Amino acid sequence: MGQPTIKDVAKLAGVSISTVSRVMNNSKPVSPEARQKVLDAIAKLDFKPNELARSLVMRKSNLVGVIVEDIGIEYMAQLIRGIEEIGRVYKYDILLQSSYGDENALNNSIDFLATKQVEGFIIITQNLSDEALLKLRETRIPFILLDKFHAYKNLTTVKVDYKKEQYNLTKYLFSQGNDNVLFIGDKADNVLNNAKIAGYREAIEELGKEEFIVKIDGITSNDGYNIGKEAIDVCKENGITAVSLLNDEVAIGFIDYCADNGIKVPDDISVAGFGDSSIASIYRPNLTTVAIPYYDIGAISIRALIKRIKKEDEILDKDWIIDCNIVARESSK
Amino acid sequence: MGQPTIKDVAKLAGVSISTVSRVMNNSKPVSPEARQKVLDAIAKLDFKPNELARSLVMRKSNLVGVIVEDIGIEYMAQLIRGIEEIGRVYKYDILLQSSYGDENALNNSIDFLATKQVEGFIIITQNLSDEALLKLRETRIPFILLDKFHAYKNLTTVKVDYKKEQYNLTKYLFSQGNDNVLFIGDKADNVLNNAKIAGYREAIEELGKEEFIVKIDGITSNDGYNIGKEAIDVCKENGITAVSLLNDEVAIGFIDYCADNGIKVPDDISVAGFGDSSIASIYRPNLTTVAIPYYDIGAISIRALIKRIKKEDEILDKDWIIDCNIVARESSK
DNA sequence: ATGAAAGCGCTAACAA
DNA sequence: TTGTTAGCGCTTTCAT
Repeated sequence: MGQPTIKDVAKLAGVSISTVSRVMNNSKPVSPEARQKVLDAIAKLDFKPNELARSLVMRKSNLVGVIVEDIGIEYMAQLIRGIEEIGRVYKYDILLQSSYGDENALNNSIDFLATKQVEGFIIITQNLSDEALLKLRETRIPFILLDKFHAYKNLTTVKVDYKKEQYNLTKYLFSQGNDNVLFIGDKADNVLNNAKIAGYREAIEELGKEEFIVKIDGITSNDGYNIGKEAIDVCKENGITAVSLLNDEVAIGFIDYCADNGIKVPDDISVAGFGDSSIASIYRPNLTTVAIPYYDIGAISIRALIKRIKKEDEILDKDWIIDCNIVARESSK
Repeated sequence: MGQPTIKDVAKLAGVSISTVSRVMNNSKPVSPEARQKVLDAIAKLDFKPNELARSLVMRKSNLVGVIVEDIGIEYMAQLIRGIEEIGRVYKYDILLQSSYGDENALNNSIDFLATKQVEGFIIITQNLSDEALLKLRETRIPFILLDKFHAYKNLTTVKVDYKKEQYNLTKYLFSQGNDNVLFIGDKADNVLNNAKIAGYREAIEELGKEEFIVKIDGITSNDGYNIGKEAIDVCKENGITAVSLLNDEVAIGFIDYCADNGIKVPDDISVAGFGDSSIASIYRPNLTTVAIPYYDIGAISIRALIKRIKKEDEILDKDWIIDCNIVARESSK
């Protein structure tokens, strides 16, 4: 004998299994005496309903599949926190899979999770191929895409308006008294980067300032260090006193370059990152940056997904745009 | 009509559902013709077996429950990576829950996951109460505990021998030419901290050196900064040239204090952390530390758990001790 | 080699 | 208010 089943409870309580089921689910009236007998039997046997069986008959697994590119990436972990915590409120549990950027692994995960009868997917990835998107659609299981670069049409999602955030950040830097602001963006032609450049440009144009953009070929702190010379040269030639970089890691590399070359941050030059990764508040100088509320994005995503599962998804007929906050710290003034 | 079922396949292929099942599982011989018809039907319908139904009848969910204190904590995310990736090799999927250190949430998670018929648990937490342990045992579901501080008897696990690692690190610092090494430990009386102190002491005694220990009341970088004065005073008075701190964050705070007070790391003093968190390799100076192979711990844990599930667990009659590596970087010489 | 039938643990008509 | 019964989608005897 393994775990006690509803039959064992029924036998011990001297009622039928339907009555036990009714007590458990409060689905139909049960006489107080019968209810008490059932409750006693449940307690005595320490009975726990088998959710697998329940899911099977109710055609409802209360499971959502979360496929994450790499849980080791800080912001993805933050997203999962929000998903998990809010999902639980709605009695949904998370089935977690990682794809490590491998298209094949992603496809397998989708299939696998579909066989587990997940009611929805949340896909957390830097980028998603059209093929994968197609595959996802074929399952006919609702999904939410949380990637950084996607620009698909007809696909509602929860996201950050990077253009607006970069616009705000740029204006903030000017408002601090900087006469010129350099933006260091990505050489890659992706939606994320283009949005930030557009936001920077909008602020520049609005203020009637001159545009200075340097493009970098990578997004690590090393890349930030390596762009240092070129960026500093541009700054010196043009009286630039503030540099806004595409992310925190690159910004930190850039600050390192400055430190190695006698340039004081923020005294000689103000520096801003983007993202508010954990290192931004530990590094010295602490980094001025834009805090992306990943937890909230995760939370809203799972709520939206569940609404969609329940077919109440008028609410997600448009994208959710999440506002970020500028976090002013030591690296800028 | 929702998803196609085995019945639909059987009908289309003109065979019984038993035959379809046999083809899918290769459980019994099937004639080549029948097999082909079934395969064709499966392909045509894009049929995917319902794992819920399968789990129910086979009494095997292929699910392990992972309860993590907080997925936002870097090392926990690393553990999950290992668990997830290796679990998948064995066809196990992860049902993820977070407890956020709340005993009640933990209990609920255990119950909840049990109803989902998980075959095993992996509990990742800083510390686990005796009550929770009892609760876990009552489920009669195999589990592995991955906490930092536990010292339960009769509980095999996968862990780091902190005493040995601190011993090795201390000896390493001496081998680099340091005459005296200060250890900065935790005021708290916990297994983890006591083990590190014991390791430090063993090295000290073995080398016939003098013991210097400063205790700190917290484990953040701020705490490391705040202990700076006291630690530096001890160093100056006793000709200490190397400081080994309980973790990377504290070490970085301490280095900050040094930087603010004209003490050069590593020229004036060598500093070592513990853990090899991501910041250790980004911070300047890069931090010498002990790399704990969390991914491997996760990987070995899930393997051990699966063996135990399959009752092949002679292999885990004792603890698994995972070796760490000293990562020598710029902060020490 | 194949199909009919029982049953995994549960819910939900349907009767009574 | 209650019990009986028929499934949910699948695996696995047991016959044939």
